[in-house]
Amino acid sequence: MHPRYARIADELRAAILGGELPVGAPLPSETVLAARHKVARGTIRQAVAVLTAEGLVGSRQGARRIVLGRERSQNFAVLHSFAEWARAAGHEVTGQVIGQRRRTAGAAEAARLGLAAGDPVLQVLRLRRLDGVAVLLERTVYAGWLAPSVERLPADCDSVTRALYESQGLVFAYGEHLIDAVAAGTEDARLLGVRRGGPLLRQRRVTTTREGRPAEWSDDRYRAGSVTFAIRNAAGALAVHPRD
Amino acid sequence: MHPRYARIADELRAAILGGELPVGAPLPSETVLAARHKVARGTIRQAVAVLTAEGLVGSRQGARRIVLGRERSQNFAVLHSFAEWARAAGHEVTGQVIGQRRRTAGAAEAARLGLAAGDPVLQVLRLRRLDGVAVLLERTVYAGWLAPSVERLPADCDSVTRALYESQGLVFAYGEHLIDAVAAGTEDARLLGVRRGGPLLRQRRVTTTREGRPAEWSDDRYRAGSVTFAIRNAAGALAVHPRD
DNA sequence: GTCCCTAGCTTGTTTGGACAAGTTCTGTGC
DNA sequence: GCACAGAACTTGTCCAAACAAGCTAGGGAC
Repeated sequence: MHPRYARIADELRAAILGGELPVGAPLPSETVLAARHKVARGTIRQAVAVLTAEGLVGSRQGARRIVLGRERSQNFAVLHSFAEWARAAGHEVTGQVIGQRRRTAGAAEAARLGLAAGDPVLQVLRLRRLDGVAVLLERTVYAGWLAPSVERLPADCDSVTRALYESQGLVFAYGEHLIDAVAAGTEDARLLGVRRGGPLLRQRRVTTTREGRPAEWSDDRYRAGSVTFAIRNAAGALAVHPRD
Repeated sequence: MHPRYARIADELRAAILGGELPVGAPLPSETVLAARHKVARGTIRQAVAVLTAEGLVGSRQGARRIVLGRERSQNFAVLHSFAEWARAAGHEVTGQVIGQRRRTAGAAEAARLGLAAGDPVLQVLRLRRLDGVAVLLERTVYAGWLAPSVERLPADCDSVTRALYESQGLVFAYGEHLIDAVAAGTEDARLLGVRRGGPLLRQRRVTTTREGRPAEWSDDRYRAGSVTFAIRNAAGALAVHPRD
């Protein structure tokens, strides 16, 4: 059973997404919502904090909260799984391991994965297609303790994230991402079917388990025009502290 | 004066950034922190919520909170003000308006800015340099009601965000961003000094005021290799997702 | 020695109250 | 008609308490 505040958040979100609360409209005040749901004001505040973090509503002290948009930026679960995002968007997604080998970590990798240089890691090169078109080239390095689980996966596994969750109970909870643009190298160009030197969107990321243990370090290159990252920054606590 | 929880958050952040609480180390428990600062547990929870949103610490019910990383992602600042991010990073930043003209909004622009097609807007083309090197080309469309304020700005204004805040009290509080890679067009290549067809990092963004009123719509193109977006997604903080 | 199970600790959820800080609207005085 | 003071409302901060849910280490059974 979800906690009370989450259910209230779901209800409010549905009202916004369904157009009942149109963009620009004020939300009912906390007092009103508290009375309506028969909960304390603190619980309502937790519920609207969820919506604020999703960028759906904005707030200013003293004024009523306002609906900012109807498009909810997906929570980070989707970010880690290309496959799940694609499926949710109605695309057919396939994956193929091009190469895979064990080796020892270099100094930079070791630092990112919280290992010592020379520790064993598993390097995987994976090509992913969206509706049959090659779209994403992943160069992933898994920490040694994950290697056996990854090696057991079939070469055409669609969603690695999901597979590891189901087989190991592993949840990739926190991530750090670096996004920039690079020119396609020879291998990139050949596998993604683009011109060498052409634009690619690069996403480098570290994923860690819920305990804060780094699990994988990946360099993902997207074919230009195939994928866009959408970021909505509304962050409640982060955003609105005026500078002094 | 900052609120109590913000000061406690600052103190904890400093301890993490300063290495006093190394990566992987557990935070003191809420009870201990509450006693140490002589505040209620709820206040401590607000403080650590800030750090969680910044991706510095992780938490699981039942276990102590753990330090996840030492780098605070620039996310919010970067996305909103190129100038302020650059200055904070120790770079010298300059800007130059290349062209500026009033016109009427097309259908797509109007939709993004919450206007009707044909409403007046102000289009500005601006080139920005980092330590003297051309790095960013901004094509910005301002809603008509902002045009007078923007036109009053000097052509070499460094930080438009700050200038509009100081002259108008305008705060760009919420934003939505689309990030992808594109090939440099002729104009892009000439102004940024790169090869035509080469990789550029494109950031398209809508910025709205605190009231949820869209203020500007911009297509920013960064020279590859000059800038990287760093995003850290912790639960409930900043959400990112790829889409088409 | 090994395994399991529980006691105690830690974080998560919720209540209800109080005051501070900021906004909005109303009405009065000019 | 307009400007300004204030009342009423709304969100932000903080407190003290209770119980639920989940984790960890240590002790007892085998």
